[in-house]
Amino acid sequence: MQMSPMVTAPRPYVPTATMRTPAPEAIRLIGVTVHLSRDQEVFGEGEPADQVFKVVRGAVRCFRVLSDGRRQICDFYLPGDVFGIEPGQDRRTTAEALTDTVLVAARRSTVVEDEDSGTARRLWALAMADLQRSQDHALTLGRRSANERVASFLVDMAARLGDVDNLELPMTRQDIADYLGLTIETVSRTLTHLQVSGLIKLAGCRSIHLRKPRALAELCA
Amino acid sequence: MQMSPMVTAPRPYVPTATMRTPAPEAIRLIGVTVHLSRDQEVFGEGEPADQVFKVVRGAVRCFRVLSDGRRQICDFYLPGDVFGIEPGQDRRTTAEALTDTVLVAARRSTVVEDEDSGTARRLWALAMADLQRSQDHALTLGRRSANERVASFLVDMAARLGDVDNLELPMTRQDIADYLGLTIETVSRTLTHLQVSGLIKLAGCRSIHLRKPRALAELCA
DNA sequence: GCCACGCCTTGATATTCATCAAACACTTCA
DNA sequence: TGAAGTGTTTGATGAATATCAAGGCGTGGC
Repeated sequence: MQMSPMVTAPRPYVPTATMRTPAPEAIRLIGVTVHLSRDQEVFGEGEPADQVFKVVRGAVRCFRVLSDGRRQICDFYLPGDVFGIEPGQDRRTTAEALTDTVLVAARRSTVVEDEDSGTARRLWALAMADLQRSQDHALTLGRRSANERVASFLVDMAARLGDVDNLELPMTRQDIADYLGLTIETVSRTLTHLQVSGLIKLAGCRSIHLRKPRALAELCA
Repeated sequence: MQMSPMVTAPRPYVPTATMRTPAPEAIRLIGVTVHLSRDQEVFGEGEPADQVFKVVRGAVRCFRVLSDGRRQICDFYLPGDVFGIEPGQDRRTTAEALTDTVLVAARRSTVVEDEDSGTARRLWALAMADLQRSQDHALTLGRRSANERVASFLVDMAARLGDVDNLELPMTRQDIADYLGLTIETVSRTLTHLQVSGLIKLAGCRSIHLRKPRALAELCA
């Protein structure tokens, strides 16, 4: 069984209002801007879920932890993504900043109770995007090999970061491992293997160049 | 890598109106009643998603298939459950009856476009239930051992079938395997092992008695 | 510029689970 | 009642991945 050494956040985040700001992109999120440093907690499992967030800069991981410390990262959120929509009243995951991160925080009630169909529909779309990604994730975790998982992770990240061939990953190997249901060693070995096969080029551990994106995509099965 | 022999549905389902009927339980679903026999398809991946369904009797599996036939069951739906809510316009999964099954089918637009907040809110709740279950599923697939997966499956099924200690499973071992990301042999061995440990009693392969539900729940981690 | 720390990679070995193969049970149908 | 078929269990073996253990690289602090 694999164990993930639990990373504890250095200090809990307190939503301090910096400034009121209009949302920069697709979804309208009126709220306060929040600055977080690396590994800082956005919210914790069990807390009341009264806010949603949009990533402006940086990145966030949402995860759950088993009683013995094994961690499963549900998803990463990148600039432009909205996260923090919960099925119920309380947080079912913990969210932490991967790097120094800027978020916009808005009261959940602002959007949920709003009967203005435009907003309600966008919120629906966001929740459904989470559902879709979660189902894709389950397929990967249940039925793909380590090679396929890593390849599909890279392809997915490339698409989300704007269809680039040069990835600047905001997360550590441990984060990737906990997202893909693998160990850090397996992730590392698999990346090395992909490099030896000529599919990618590692340039420092956070920077990955996709040399054969097409072949990589085919590897995902 | 594990292979799931693809089960092809014998005949596609055509939504024949049998009778208009009020929904029997919690969620209001006005639509036609549909009768399906074992392994019959409710809808297939790629089709337009214009209906949602409620299980009246029997059970349904929703799954996705990789290019080489590996199958991942996203979820099972039991009497009282509503399924078929999709993130987008088209079906991302295939749904099939596990046994002889009765469903109520309703046009999706009936509920989605309805600005009556009661209906909209219930639909939201249903979608969020799917999200929650999908995330739980990802945790299981990513970070639990075969033992833990089977134990949590049994505990979950017991809860959903009405907190009973005597399970009458509507699915085969292959279905369970494809849900838990295991092989049929591993599922079988694990169940045998649980029986030898005194936690469960197998009585015919579809019938399982939970002798120590508490211990079983602890096994899930 | 050097040291120290954290993260990453690599190697050796262990374990879990998949695969291959065969026998066994339950069901259906004659 | 018996035979065939389907699904399940069990056994033997192998492959994929985890675990344990070092060593290397990069980065930030002094």
